[in-house]
Amino acid sequence: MSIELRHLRYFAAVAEELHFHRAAERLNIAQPALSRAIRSLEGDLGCALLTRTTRRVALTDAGRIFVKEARAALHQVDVAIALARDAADGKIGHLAIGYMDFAINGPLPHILSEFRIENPGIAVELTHLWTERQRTALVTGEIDVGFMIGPFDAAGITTTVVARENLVAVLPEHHPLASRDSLRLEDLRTEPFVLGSQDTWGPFRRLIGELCLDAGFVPDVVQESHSSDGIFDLVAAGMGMTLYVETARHLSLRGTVSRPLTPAIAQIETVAAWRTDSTSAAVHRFAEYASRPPHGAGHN
Amino acid sequence: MSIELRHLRYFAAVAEELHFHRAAERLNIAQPALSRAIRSLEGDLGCALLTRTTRRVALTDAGRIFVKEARAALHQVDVAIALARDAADGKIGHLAIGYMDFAINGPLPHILSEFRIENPGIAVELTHLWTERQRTALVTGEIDVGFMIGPFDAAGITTTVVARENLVAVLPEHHPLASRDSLRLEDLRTEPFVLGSQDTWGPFRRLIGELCLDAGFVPDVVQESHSSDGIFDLVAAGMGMTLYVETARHLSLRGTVSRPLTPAIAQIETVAAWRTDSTSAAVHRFAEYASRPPHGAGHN
DNA sequence: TAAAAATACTCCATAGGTATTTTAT
DNA sequence: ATAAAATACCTATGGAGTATTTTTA
Repeated sequence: MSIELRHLRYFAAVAEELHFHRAAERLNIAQPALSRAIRSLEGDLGCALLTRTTRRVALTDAGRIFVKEARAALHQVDVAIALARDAADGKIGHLAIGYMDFAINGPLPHILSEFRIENPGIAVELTHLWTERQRTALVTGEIDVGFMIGPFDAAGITTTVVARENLVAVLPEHHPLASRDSLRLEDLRTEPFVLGSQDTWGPFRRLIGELCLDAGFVPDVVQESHSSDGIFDLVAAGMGMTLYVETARHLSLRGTVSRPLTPAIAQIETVAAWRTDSTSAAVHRFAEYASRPPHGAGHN
Repeated sequence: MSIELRHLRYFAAVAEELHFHRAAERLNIAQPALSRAIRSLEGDLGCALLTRTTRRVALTDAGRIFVKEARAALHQVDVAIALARDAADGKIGHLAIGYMDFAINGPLPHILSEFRIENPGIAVELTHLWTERQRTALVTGEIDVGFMIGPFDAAGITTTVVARENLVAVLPEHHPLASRDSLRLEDLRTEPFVLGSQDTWGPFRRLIGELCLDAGFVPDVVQESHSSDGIFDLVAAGMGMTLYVETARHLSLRGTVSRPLTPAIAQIETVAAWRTDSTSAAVHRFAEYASRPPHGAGHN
């Protein structure tokens, strides 16, 4: 009835051997079956592909063109099969990753560069999203993996901690407290604070609020910014001080200095998160990299 | 067992509908048959292409890649089918044409230009061959069509006359006989002749030999050349005169003049020839053009 | 006359149909 | 409760095998 790959495979063999018996042998079928299959192919095409006598089998013009194109089709099928298998193995694929500032300034670059070197077939798409936005984006499938402030316990989501960092105070470089090697949170009771905006820095803002409350005060937030850079710029401008993860110590931020908080009152967790039921082998593969213990930053 | 186009067609439908029942409807088969076909495809591939619950059908990464490649394969099969049919219709193909001087100076350019305009899909390959060489080349398949001196009666060969021309005498422009409007063959009895070489101009040489014998003399061949231009150059140089088909009258040949022979003692036939059993639709198509009656030259 | 393709027939594997069950929302 | 995929079972088409005939160089 309709043309199938079998017909193409058979015809390719006949076109190469120009001999039905030998071609049939190569295909591990009997010669009459092959004769019939080719006749049926010609019938479906509505044109002759071969001129045959009992002594000579030759390609017609149509046959010559058809083998060439049929071979291309067979090859394309092989490609499709191979790529599907590679995709299933996670050798090729696509990965949408969301990240927030602590991740991109911390463990993400290292995880990502290792992953990309060892998985060149997987296209990675990075999107900067604040923590809460990532949580919804993960569920909707907008992103496959999110790097966000932990903890994140939700049904159907698996997480792994990629960084656990102490807080530091970031001050204008000429601030009186900058002369001290370390600070207690209580020392900041009367200081003006520059913090991330409530809508985009929610989890971190809440955490700081709780810590300050534990220390017996409500922070006096005089300025807000959506971005880390914005916050640091405001600090450098002397508007106030901020709290940040210690990764900031490694950043060269003109006009600011960072000082550890003693005792280390809290460890900020950055986690990688993905849908537990993800069918994407790329995600599973990436998850391995995210779960490898030493991520460099934050452990010295 | 093995992957067939059916599987690709079915999967493409499911990937588009993301719904087995609707896809099955589109394919005019029942839903269970489709479910089984896709399962079998996944089994052959060794990987899942879809994640299905009774409420949701979604592509896996492998599935996403596989549809794309499978569609390409299906398209390539369509291309193969379409091209085979076009080739069978003679819309595309290849044509090896042999020609000798009388043809290229006569009817061939017109036939060829008409053919090529109306059959842009057929690649024409032209080879300059003398008549006898064309006859063997036709049989061996080296060329598909030959333009040669006729007649050519051989088993399995079909011919059509593309030009029937009178002979003219070609003389050095200052030759005494050049003053006459026409010549009788007998007038050339004592003239030195420049003719094509025996090995490559065999048929024409034999013809001229016979005509001269009828006129009561054996031509005194003082020079030979393999090419028409070579012959004309020798004539222009005053080495002797030659006989040629009247097409030469239309050529601007410096240093020579041509004069009709009266009475017209012979008509030289140029024929197009091809294998009668040729499977090439391009040949059949071309044969029509070669067989169209008025070819311009030689009929005024 | 001998090699090779085509035909005749037989069989069975499997694609596909119908009826039903399972499952997830 | 219901829509939809999976399963069970059955049927029959057609793909493939063996034996034989036809063809042509």
